[in-house]
Amino acid sequence: MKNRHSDPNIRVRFAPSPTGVLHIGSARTALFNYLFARHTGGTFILRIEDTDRGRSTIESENNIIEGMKWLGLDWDEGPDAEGPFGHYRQMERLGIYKKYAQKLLVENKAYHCFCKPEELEKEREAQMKEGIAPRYSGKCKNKSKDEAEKLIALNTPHVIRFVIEPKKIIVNDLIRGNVEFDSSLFGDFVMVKSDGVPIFIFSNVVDDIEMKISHVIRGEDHLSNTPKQILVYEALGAVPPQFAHIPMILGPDKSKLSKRHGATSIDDYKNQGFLADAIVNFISLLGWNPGTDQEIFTREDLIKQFSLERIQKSGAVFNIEKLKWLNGNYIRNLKIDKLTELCIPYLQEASLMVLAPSEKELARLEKIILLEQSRIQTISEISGHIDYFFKEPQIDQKILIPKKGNAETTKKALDASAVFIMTIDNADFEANKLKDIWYKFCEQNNFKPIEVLWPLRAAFTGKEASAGAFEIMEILGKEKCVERINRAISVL
RNA sequence: GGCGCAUUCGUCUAGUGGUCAGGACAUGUGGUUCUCAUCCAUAAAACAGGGGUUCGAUUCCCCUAUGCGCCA
Repeated sequence: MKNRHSDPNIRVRFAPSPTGVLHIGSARTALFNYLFARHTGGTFILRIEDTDRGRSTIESENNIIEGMKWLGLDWDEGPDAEGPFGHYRQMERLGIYKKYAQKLLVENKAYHCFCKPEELEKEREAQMKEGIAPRYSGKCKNKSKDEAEKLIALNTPHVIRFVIEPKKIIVNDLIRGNVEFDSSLFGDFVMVKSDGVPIFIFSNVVDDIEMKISHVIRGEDHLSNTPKQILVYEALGAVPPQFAHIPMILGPDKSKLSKRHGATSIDDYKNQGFLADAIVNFISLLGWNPGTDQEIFTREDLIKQFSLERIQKSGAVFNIEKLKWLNGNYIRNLKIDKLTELCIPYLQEASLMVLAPSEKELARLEKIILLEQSRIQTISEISGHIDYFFKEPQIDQKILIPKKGNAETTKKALDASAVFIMTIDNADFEANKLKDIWYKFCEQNNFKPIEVLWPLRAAFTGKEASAGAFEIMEILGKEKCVERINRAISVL
């Protein structure tokens, strides 16, 4: 991409915790960071925040990485593209956090806390009873350094707490404007756990400083953490980055989109036959719009038009119907060989196809899939639409009779058709010619087109809805058509 | 419970101190000499409520309600 690094001062990151698969919400956060970086010519960084050792897995990390690649969100620096800023997995950066924590300890901006969990719990309960907001009393802040060191030497379990300076903090958010917080309500929070691993609020800030992050674009759920982080920046003598808190993606019940709402992982959508471009297009429009009536965007359009200024403030319900519509749109615009290639795994899964198709089969398959290109919204739907080309359909009497028709006329039409079809030259077995031939046939025999064409189509497909009769005939071939017409007659 | 954020058709959203409040999805209807889909046309559908400010507020301010998020 041209101009990729034309603005070295703009550096953004997507910093997922590998505690689960890549889902819609985080994918959009990644996308917005990506679009912002590409739009401005800045740098897009992937950083794995794996400090939750209990829940982080390598599988999740791989899933996130694969998902981002699938969506085409390529990053400039990350775990597999080590840049000038060291490692991009937090567990590989423990030494850095330690250094920063030490600095804060020395400057009395942090202190060791030896309080036992049970004591803290008791304290909390008492505060709750009194109806005040529970927060740490700051008991250990007053311990002398000697005393603290002695306890540490004795291997007493301890955490490191950050000293909250009571004051008004204004978060200047690019999307929400100035948001004011009162830090006296916070209480000294734990920044390093007893196992020496830092918690999110701290490690996240340290990394953003170290990696020279200029803009933090993340979900609104982090807005409440931001004042604490600003205090950390200040304690460390660093200038906070610009913040942009993007609105949540919601489920139909308007709560934060989560597993209980059904499919939320990128994998799920991929498996259901959604296209990466359609998903990117769709999620870009969740909480952002270009201010025009445009609905369909190429990657380049998005990069060109994206701006933080046009990000929404309120949450957006994930509307699968619109995704489907968009996906159908993208499917219709696919080249037929590409679409066919995408369909094959689904046909194999449905046992309609076993081996990879030969060249001849592939040509036939492309013709078949062409019939359905405007009729499917997701790739996975393909099998259910074209199964009758691969196996004999189930034919119900009910389906053979047109909506306003009756059994008698239907039988007459099929009987006549069975005879007539034998007279058609093989060379004329081509959709357009068949159309002329059959319309003539209808006219000569006093059939309304629907009285003949509906039963034929039903006989071929066993379905109430499908592609047109003539296109199907062309692909099925005369012999198969005759066979299926006769079978239909026997059902009537 | 405390703090914070939000509120335009069912959903995604545009928009302005005076607009027929616009578009898209979904829905209804009609058309495209066979169904379905595509495509086209068309209809119905919204400024949470209450106070201000103002000649006038959907738009600016306040309150309430509701929803959501974070902390615990």
